[in-house]
Amino acid sequence: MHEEDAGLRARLIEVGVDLVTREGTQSLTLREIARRAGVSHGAPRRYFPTHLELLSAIAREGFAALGAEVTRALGDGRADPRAQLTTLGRAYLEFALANRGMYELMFRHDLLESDHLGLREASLPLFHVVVDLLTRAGLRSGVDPRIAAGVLWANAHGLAQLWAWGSLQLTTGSAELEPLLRAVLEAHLGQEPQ
Amino acid sequence: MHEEDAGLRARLIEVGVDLVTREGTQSLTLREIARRAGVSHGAPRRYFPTHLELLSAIAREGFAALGAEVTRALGDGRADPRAQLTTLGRAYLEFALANRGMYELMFRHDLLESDHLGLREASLPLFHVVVDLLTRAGLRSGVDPRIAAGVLWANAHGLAQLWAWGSLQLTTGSAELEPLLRAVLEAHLGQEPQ
DNA sequence: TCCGGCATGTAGACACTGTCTACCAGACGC
DNA sequence: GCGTCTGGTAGACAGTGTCTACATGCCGGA
Repeated sequence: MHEEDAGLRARLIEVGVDLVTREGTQSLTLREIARRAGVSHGAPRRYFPTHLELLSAIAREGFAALGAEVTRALGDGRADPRAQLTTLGRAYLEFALANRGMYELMFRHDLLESDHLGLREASLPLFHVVVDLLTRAGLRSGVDPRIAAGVLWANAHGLAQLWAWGSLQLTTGSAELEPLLRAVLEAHLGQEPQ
Repeated sequence: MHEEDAGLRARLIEVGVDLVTREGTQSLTLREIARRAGVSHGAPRRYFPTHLELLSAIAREGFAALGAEVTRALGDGRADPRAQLTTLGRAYLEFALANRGMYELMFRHDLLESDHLGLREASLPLFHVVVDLLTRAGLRSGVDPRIAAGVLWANAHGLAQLWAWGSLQLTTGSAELEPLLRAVLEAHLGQEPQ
């Protein structure tokens, strides 16, 4: 009742987002998306010349959703930077683990037209937020905040990936994410005052 | 002149390792491996019932190579723990970046028989080395060394991945890996004394 | 020496994929 | 009414992983 005639291009993306969140990247074949959209397998070609471009459009939707989720979690941004970084990290990891298929797609650069469509740049605004929060939270002198933000982002990314795979659960023995998240933030921000 | 008659099973793995390091995971099709091994596309089935199992065997070779590289770098292990962790981190990242295809394969769990063949466990010995070095390097009291090791590993893993993709180069603006590596170690081990 | 089994690889079918090309129905301006 | 163009269909093609039927050669026992 809501995707009536929204244009095939939009419906293909919508179907793809639904499919990847529900069944994972394996099901994201061109023909399967076309089938679920109720069109022939050649139809998507009018809007997406290649399979990769359709997947890139779906992934871009994922980056948008992640950005929305993070800004929603950050709220008005009046909390102190350290608390905001905690919220941001939690929101990031929760998104990755709640939408594993989509998160995997977003970083499967072999499935995406990474260079041509500026998909890597899709995570830039989020990155700038981290840089800003880190500088306001205070860094040791002589530390480039972009380096620190990159390392922190890499830590969250690796954590999400290893956790989704079950490796961390295997090695640390813990079944909870919270202590890991706390350890990440303490490592990069120094120990909590108080 | 050296892989004469080494048994098809071994040769398939060898060809696969060569192929993935030279051309990446995309070229690791069952039929291509068989072609390069000089056999028909049905032959591998005698030794690997499914494509995933062949890929898993190739990935296991990668874990072995990574382990060998790391232990070689660590040497006799007489340096202090912090220096050893630095060498370990450097060796890990250098391996990941020198063998991108293989490293990607090792963590593409959708291509591997992750549960059935204990492939996740292949990284366990390396993980235990990190736990040991971290405890000897000294941690703040109340910190589970396994948690700390997991977080550190996640950081290295995420760094390798984002760097291989070019995202970090894009965000941090730097074209060198060294400051990132130093930042990682300083974050997790505290600032260098002296 | 022959012979039955067994291991090992071949060849072809099947369903599936992404891409490409020829076609076709319908709307729209003139 | 007619040409044109947009948006979708249908089928071909090469490639993939899996499965099955078949050939071939080797080895142990009579």
